[in-house]
Formats: sequence, structure tokens, C-alpha cells
Amino acid sequence: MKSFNERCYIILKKVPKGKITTYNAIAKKLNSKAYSAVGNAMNKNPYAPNVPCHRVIRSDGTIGDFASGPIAKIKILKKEGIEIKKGKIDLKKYEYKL
DNA sequence: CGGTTGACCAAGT
DNA sequence: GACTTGGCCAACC
Repeated sequence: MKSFNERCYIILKKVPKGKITTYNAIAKKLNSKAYSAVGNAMNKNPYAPNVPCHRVIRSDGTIGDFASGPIAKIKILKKEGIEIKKGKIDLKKYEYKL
């Protein structure tokens, strides 16, 4: 049985390039409400290059946070082809349904 | 086993 | 629309 954190990474791995997901969605996928725990897992993220933690945003569509700063996160997402408006993302367009 | 932390969320002010 | 409060839950010490 893998820990809660590892499951978050597995879910996250499924997210394709050019798409994003939310902390809330991941927590729900794990049948839990530990949004914060998901965020915590990302912060530790031992699978740094392996897991695209930068593709996870908040349920409001805001960037949220990132270990290297939210600005770096935005940069990466833009590179992935995601358009960001005023520091927010269009969930309708880019949210990847798990 | 209890208390603290956190890349969160929703509702209230 | 920005800020505060309370709540949720897993990981860590």
C-alpha cells in the first residue's frame, strides 16, 4: 500500500502535457478531502522531474503556489501551451478530467 | 499518540 | 473584490 502522497503522484502522472488538474480533483480521486495533504505531497515531491507538479492548480483556476515560486510555474505552463490570464487559467479549457 | 504544518477550500466580513 | 476564519485531512516530529 503506497502512501497517500505517492498516489497523488500517480494521478498527476496521468495528466498529459497542455492540460492541468486541481488539488481538489486529485483529493477526490483518492476518495478524500485532504486538499492540503495533496499540496503537501507536491511540496515534498521526491519525483520532481518525474511528476509534473506544475500542472496542478487551485480549484478557483488560480496558479496556487510552487516550490520555485508561482512565477516559475506560470512560465512552465505557458511553455506547455497553456494560456494564462492575469495569473489565472481557464479550467473549462485546460482542466483534465481524470 | 498528541500537536504542528501546509503548493487547500468555502463561506463570511 | 480583497482579507479573515474555520474546517478538512494526511504527513511529520
